[in-house]
Amino acid sequence: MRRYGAFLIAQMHQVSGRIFSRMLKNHDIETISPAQGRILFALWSSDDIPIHELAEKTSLKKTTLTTMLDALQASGHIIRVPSGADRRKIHIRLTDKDKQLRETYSQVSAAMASLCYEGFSEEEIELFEGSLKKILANLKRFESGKDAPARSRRGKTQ
Amino acid sequence: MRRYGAFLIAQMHQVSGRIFSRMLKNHDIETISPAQGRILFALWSSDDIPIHELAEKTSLKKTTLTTMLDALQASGHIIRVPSGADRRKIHIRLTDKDKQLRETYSQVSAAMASLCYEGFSEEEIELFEGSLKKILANLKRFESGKDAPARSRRGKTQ
DNA sequence: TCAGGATAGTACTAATTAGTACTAATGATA
DNA sequence: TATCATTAGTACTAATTAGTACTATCCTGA
Repeated sequence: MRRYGAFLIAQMHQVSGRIFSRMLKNHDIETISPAQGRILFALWSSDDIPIHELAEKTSLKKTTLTTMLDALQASGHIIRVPSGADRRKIHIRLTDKDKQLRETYSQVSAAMASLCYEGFSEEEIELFEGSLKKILANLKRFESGKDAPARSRRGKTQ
Repeated sequence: MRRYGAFLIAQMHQVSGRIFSRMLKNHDIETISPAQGRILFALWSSDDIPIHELAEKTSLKKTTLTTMLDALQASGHIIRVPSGADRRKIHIRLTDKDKQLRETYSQVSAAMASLCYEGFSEEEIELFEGSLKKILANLKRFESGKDAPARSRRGKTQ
């Protein structure tokens, strides 16, 4: 039985990224790209967190985030705040700047969603997103734990 | 009702890409990356096609393919053949080189699939992949036709 | 208390992807 | 049949992402 999962997902990611990017432009959001949007989106639900935690939430590697956060900081959307307790840690904090952004971004997200789910019943959507979450959990568990059968179990983060 | 679809899909793409890439390495496929693999995968089901058709099948833009095909040609996996009929067209044709590759690649794909779908019933998988295809179709229809309500309808390809 | 390992973050490089702008060839129509 | 839009493909640039290698800090146990 041949499965196409990863192949289809890669395609969806590409196409939806292109569309989303164009939609943002049409809403005069020139400053934010889809990739940056995803990072802000994660911050909107839990602000003021260290980078490695943001990496966990976005499934991006911390090296990726360093670059992206540089850009978001330069455009004034976030600031880096040293965490008093642990001097290695730096907290990422949203600024006032994206208060307006947030509203528009939600609208575009909603438009994206209704485009994706055209012809779906509520139930189908629930099922589908449930499966997505399950798969993502499978993948993350594998990646972090390496799903090692019994050996070592040191849980290397990177 | 808030939907997470695109956010989840982006994450899946990232994580699965990292895992897939590592799996390929573990199977001593150093020459082929996941992205190149997806292109070859598309060719395996329909060889000897022009670039714009390959773009359709992979959901990649033709500019992307130009670059990727350069690499695949350099490593000897494909050749570019002028299409006699229309002198603008160039057909992409597989070489003998990936006869062996194909076997290993299928194994890795299968491993990926069973990892993704761990804990799924056959029925759930069918449903899920069905939904994926439906969403992808929605997105592609929108992107190519621009889903324009009634106006012009010129169907710009790019 | 201090030595070794783990953790937080960054710099640098490379791969993947798309957009803009181009050339060459084809087709449609006036 | 001359013109003009369309189509096929490419060059160049820029954004996103991750890997490797590094520094600084923290924690643990001998």
